[in-house]
Amino acid sequence: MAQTRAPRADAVRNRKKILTAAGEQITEHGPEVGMDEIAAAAGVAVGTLYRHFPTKTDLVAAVVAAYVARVADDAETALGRVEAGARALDELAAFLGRVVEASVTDRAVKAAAQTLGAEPGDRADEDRASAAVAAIIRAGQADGDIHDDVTVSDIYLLFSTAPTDQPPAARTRWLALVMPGLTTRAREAGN
Amino acid sequence: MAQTRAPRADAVRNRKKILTAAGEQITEHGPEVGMDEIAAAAGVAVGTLYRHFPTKTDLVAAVVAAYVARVADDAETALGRVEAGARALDELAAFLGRVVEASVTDRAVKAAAQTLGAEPGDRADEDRASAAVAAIIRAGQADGDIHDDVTVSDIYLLFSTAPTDQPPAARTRWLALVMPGLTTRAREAGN
DNA sequence: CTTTAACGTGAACCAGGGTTCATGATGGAT
DNA sequence: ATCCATCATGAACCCTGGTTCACGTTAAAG
Repeated sequence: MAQTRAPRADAVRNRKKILTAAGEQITEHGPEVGMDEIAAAAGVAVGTLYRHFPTKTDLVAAVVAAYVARVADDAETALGRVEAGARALDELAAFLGRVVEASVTDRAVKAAAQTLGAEPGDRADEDRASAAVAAIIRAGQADGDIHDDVTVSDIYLLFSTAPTDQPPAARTRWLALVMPGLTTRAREAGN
Repeated sequence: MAQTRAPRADAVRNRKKILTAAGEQITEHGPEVGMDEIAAAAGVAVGTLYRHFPTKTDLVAAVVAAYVARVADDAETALGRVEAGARALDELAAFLGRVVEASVTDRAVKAAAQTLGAEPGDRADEDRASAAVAAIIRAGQADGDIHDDVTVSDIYLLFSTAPTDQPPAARTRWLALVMPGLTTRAREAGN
């Protein structure tokens, strides 16, 4: 196959700036930010956006992919702690808490992706995340902390609905309300 | 004040048709349905939409208001049953189940409302619903079935995020996962 | 240093969809 | 039966926002 020349240094730099700016802008002003605004935030012209991403959908998809990769890393790290002896239920709760927090930075992006019909270009990261979460769940079930019928799709189901447009206190509360559905014991009164 | 003449019969008829069609269309094809399509579904011209609702936002707001009114009625009926001796927790669960079901017919509308910044024209219905739900919760707490710190805003928090884009089985599962957060006892294994 | 392919620029283009308005139809009061 | 205010119609308008493209720039190979 033909040797394609290595990409120019400034192109790489711009691509990063665009991805970052797109994430921030979409998070801040919702999915309906104009390409113009994203370009401005990245300190770049509109045309440059289109050089790197043929379509707005593709740009959003790329942003989502980056987010999914981060989540996958997080999940695998959490799994590592479990394997090192940490309590699975605690790790799961902490992980989910982080997801909810991060999803504030994310919900809008996801919504945009859905609206635009963007497909995750990289299924691999999704699988990584699923595998890690599944392992944590199994560990928790072995401990007798997590309900036996809980699956990864339950997690997805629950957290695809995290209230990202709510203030932090509400998000915390939400997590506290949702967790008992996963565990074998009812929640404590004060929690 | 000046006596405004009573509205014409066909105007009333059309207003109803529009409201119905708008609800259906938005539910079916998402919030981004064109005014043209709504008009077509209602068997009416676009201009007629604008005679009754000065703006798309207003139309959506009206649809939302109608939905809220229905929910309020439902909540009050449920409260009635509780006062007649029904178990509060059961009524709450059933009510929430209905809300989730109905929200399939609604989520899109709500999203549209949010997107367009539509304000609920009628706060009264919202208050009716809140009051009824609050009363049911109190009854359930008196029974010892519902956790003491549960409030109406918890219900909102949880159900403003119901997974409406999921298949029925998933919605049922979701409800089962969420309910334990409200009750004093962990869920049964088989449920 | 020269050359060139990759890259950046931004004004202009275009489609989709909300909104308007001049015109014609109609319900209801006299 | 007549009249008119209310209502319905839908083609045209306009604005927003994604997308393109002809031209100027620049990083890197030789």
